Amino acid sequence: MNSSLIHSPRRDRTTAAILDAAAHVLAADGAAASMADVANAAGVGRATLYRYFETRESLLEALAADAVAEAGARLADAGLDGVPVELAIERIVRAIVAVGDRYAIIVREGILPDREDEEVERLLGMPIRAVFARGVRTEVLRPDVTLDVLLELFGGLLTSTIKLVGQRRIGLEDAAAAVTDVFLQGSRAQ
Amino acid sequence: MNSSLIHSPRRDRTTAAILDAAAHVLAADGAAASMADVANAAGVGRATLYRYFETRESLLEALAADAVAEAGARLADAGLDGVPVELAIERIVRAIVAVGDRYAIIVREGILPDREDEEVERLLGMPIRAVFARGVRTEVLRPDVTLDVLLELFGGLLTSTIKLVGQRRIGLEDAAAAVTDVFLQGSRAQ
DNA sequence: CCGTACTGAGACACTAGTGTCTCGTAAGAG
DNA sequence: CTCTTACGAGACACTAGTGTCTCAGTACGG
Repeated sequence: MNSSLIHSPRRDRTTAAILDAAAHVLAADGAAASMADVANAAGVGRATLYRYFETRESLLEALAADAVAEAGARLADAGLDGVPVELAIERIVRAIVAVGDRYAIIVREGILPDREDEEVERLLGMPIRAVFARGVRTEVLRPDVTLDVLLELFGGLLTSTIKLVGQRRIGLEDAAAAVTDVFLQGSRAQ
Repeated sequence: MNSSLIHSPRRDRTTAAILDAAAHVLAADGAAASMADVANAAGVGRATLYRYFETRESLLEALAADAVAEAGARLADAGLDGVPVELAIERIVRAIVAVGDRYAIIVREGILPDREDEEVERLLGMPIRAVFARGVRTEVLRPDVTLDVLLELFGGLLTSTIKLVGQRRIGLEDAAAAVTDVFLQGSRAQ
């Protein structure tokens, strides 16, 4: 029987465990992590890992697709268009940081399988860009820094925040609040 | 004659070229870049590369040491202690971003040769931390976010700025000004 | 309680990168 | 101009990771 088309609960569970472990290991050890490392972390044999993902590349692809889908879903649920820009930005931070490890791997220099780039742009880039563009248009965000540059700086803040949360040096809520505040108000006192 | 102890001008030039090329390649391709890639980028043969650096590890070590030394020297020359915190932060940004590629590699997950960590802390961590601590003490920087967290967020901004400058999407001066401004004042308009 | 299907362990071939060595050649110093 | 020195190219052994395969053991559904 072709089990690759049938999603038994057991198979789904193992798949999820592998993806979780892979995200964790790759976020920690970087691209240096091997398939054996991932298998160990997931508590399965190396052969089983290959039964779930034909190649290392397809594992990374699935990981990226998973991360993009989850982050995208959170953003879509966030109702960004209906709220003030400040609140929208806070929700974006919360959504991305919540995905954490998974997202960090995507950023760590495009492991993205080429066409997956479109998905990133469609599900993540566009909604975020829209909020920022609205911010500039409604004079909530400063107009003297290019939108592109502002987004890149925002991304840098998010990456370091994910790192902090991943190392448990700060909680998710505190982190989201802090980074939103710093990004909007800056680090200057009062 | 033991040429490893004699620093002929030619050897120094080649060493510098290799380190430059290595920094560039590693910053672009990440840790995936091979010794052959570095040799190609430097315009030397692979054998020659090994004549200058016994192992891949020693190349990375030299690269990190070089980056830390240069960034450290720039910070030391910046006279951080004598100027207001805002100006000191701007000078830190300028110093780190100027080192660029080299610095980015250090950050990309400690390739640091263990004891080199001390040097990073002594030459980079301490002076920067001192400025931030002074900022909090003199009520220039917000006290409601941990110094550690603030430093990490600052580092995230620096990393994305280096990326922007490396891709020529913004000039060094504009970048330094923008990131300083955003970090201190935030992204909110006026 | 039985049988099917999945599993972990390990052997295996293959690939890519590392580090070593040699040799003919080119370049720079005196 | 000559002689030394470093160079590039390539062969080489070695290592580590990838992906395939087999096989005995085990969990789980019927």
